[in-house]
Amino acid sequence: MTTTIQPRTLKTRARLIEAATAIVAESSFTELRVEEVVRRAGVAKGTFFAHFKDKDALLDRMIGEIIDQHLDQISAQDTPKTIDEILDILTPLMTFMGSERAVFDVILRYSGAASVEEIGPIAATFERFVHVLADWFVDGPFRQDADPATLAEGVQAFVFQALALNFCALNSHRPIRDRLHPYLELWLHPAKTLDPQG
Amino acid sequence: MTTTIQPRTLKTRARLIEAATAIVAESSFTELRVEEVVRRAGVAKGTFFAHFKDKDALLDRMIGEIIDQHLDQISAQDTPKTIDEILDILTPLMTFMGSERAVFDVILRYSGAASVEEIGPIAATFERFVHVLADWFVDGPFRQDADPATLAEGVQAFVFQALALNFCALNSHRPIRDRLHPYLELWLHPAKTLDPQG
DNA sequence: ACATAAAATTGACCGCGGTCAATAATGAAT
DNA sequence: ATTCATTATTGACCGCGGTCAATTTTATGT
Repeated sequence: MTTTIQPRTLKTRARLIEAATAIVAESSFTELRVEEVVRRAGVAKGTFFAHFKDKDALLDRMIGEIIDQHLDQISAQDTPKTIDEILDILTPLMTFMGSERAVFDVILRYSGAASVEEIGPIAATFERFVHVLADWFVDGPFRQDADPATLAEGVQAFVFQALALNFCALNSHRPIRDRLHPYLELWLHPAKTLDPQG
Repeated sequence: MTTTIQPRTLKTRARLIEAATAIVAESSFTELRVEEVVRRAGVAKGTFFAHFKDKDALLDRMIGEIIDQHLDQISAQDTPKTIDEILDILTPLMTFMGSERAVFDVILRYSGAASVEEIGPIAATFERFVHVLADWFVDGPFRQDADPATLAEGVQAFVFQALALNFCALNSHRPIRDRLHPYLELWLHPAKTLDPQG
């Protein structure tokens, strides 16, 4: 079973991704239509689905790549020493995640791996996200009574929570940053304001 | 502007909901089709959309009602004194939330209010959820250095996080309960394992 | 060069959510 | 009863994601 991949395959796939990227650049992920992608790429509709399981698989890949670039930026910076520095570093990524409802929906759905063998692009970036954050929490100025990876997963949960609330018209006037701050304070600095226990 | 509501309207809406409920009972939310709902209710397709903005509005209502019944059960019980008791009480609701991907998706999308005037059924239940939990945290055996409502919102974030991870084949063998426990321990009992600060 | 199997592409077709101009039913006024 | 404005219902139609049997292209062995 030698599954030979023809050069043609790679060319076609590149054209599809190129077309999709152009559409997103001109309009948005929300406006992306498979029919428009194949029209621009000059292929038939069926070809698209020979290259991607479904539309979401393309979005997974495109969005995963953008998140990965944000993580490059994030991990290139100095280790944050305060909650505010954490928020500063995370803001660009969060802004992207909250830029469109459609983007956030795809991220929510694919941020966990679908199966053992099949870890999608977005799922991979969130494994990386947890690694990067966990590194901050080892020997840092933050709480030391917990597994760094668990702390990182908690931060992820709060980021999602803050973004989800931001999509409500009721709350969207408030910056994500402000919404996230109190959670992280309580999560990462629990001792600061802790009462003596009876 | 006296918007008179005809009795006929209520009858038709009731028939639509009844038909939808029957379909879910026989199969699942995932299998629910608007065309099947209107077929059983004996009305035209357009009638459905005169009563519900879209398919999700029906799901919002149906799922919101189920969550509300769970909250009735939850608030009827004694105030939990330990993390394990919290997990016991929350398990039925979490089991429902994680019963189908389609259910969880709708909950995720509508757990925040869409606008000030227009709080949907699911959004209302999560306001109630936070209230119920906040009551547990006032004068309870849990941390007293934080706003009870903020603590409750944090629990909500961890519940969503635990459920999201549970939809990954990689992790689904592990009960949601076990996944949630370490988060709640660190979130609600931060002092228990806290190192003295230097 | 030619034959042949495997891989890639095609496009008509389907399912299903959602729209809307046309039509029918309803309740109130005369 | 008859008219009439308002409200509810209808169903043909559209958009768009996704399928699949048929066809074309490619790589390989002779």
